Amino acid sequence: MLRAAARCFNEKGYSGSSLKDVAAILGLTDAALYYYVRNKEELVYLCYLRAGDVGREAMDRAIAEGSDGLDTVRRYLRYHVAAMTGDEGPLAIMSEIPSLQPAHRDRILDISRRHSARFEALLEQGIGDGSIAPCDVRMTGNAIMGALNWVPKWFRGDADVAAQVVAEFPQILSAGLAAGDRR
Amino acid sequence: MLRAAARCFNEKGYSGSSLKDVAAILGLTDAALYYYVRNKEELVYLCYLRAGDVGREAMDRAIAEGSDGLDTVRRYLRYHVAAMTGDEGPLAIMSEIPSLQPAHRDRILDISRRHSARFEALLEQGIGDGSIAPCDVRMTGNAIMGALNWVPKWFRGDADVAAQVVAEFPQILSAGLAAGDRR
DNA sequence: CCGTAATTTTAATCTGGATTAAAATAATGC
DNA sequence: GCATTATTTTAATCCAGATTAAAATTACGG
Repeated sequence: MLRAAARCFNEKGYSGSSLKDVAAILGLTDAALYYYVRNKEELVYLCYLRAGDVGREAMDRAIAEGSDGLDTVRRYLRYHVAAMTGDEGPLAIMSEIPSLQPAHRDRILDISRRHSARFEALLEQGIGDGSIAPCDVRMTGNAIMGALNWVPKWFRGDADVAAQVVAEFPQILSAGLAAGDRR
Repeated sequence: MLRAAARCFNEKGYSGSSLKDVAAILGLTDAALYYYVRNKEELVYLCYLRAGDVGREAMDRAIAEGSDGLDTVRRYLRYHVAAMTGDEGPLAIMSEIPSLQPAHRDRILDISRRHSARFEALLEQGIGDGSIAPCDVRMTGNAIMGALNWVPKWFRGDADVAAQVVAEFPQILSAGLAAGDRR
């Protein structure tokens, strides 16, 4: 259900997606969705929560398996992008956070900030261990997370493209980070 | 008006922005907006059109002034990011393209695709003239444009941050491109 | 000043999709 | 089979926010 909703929201936009559209994907009636969620707002919230979970899991796994900072960053990118273009996908783009109810909005913003902070910490770690060239971690984080968050905008479930994305994207995004590049 | 609307849409989300909100920024009543636009959909369309124009102007100027491919890419990034964080900003994030009426949607998609194609052409040019290391231009384009498109998500009009963004962002995004990097 | 056009407001209406309640159907344990 | 619970549908409502029409105000050329 959350995958269906995420697909709808990403493809048709939030306002363009009626609950009927989401239900149709599942072979249900719009009213049936109310058995699972209180309302549309909660559906969005759950989609965002799931997206947050997937991101966090990618981060956890990367940290558990990574060697130095750069390696961990690359793993994280690979795991996250693999999840969003693979079976877990699509993940909802969080473009409607502000229209969530305050409690939900605060929760999502908190998760989101925490995730960014963890990513920036990876960059710091890499700078510390010499695997990543010194940089403004805030800006660099914004740049990389932005590119990542944008993926669902242009990726549309094609398995061939998915393989390509997983193979190339982490490399592209981290290409500028490596210490020792001359520039 | 379009700047006010863009600000609303970016900050409150599309569905969270009523015409009353947009009008309030301008010190007007919601109904007054109908003197200038046919409806809310058209307002969004005009915001997107403006965002497209600003991007195109940045691209035009970069091409006119740039030397090799890499230099042109960097100039484009600088001009575009300067525009979106400066007086021209904010520019609307195009997250609701699918809910535009067909004619408008097609127009925006066309503009958007054309812009991406021009950016990819810059990458090709750079690869050709040796300033950019060979790469998958489609993926690289997606990555960089994604990071760029995401800027209005986290940037909130602070002039100090704006200066920093203009100074650092183009560098960060193009750091991985330069030919001759060892990796 | 006056007349005309431009702009804005007031005060309704209108409406698409969200939401709800009750009834119908399917699943499950005994 | 039967009772109970889980799920879905049918058939209404409901309502925030978009939209409209008419009236009021403002700007401006002569």
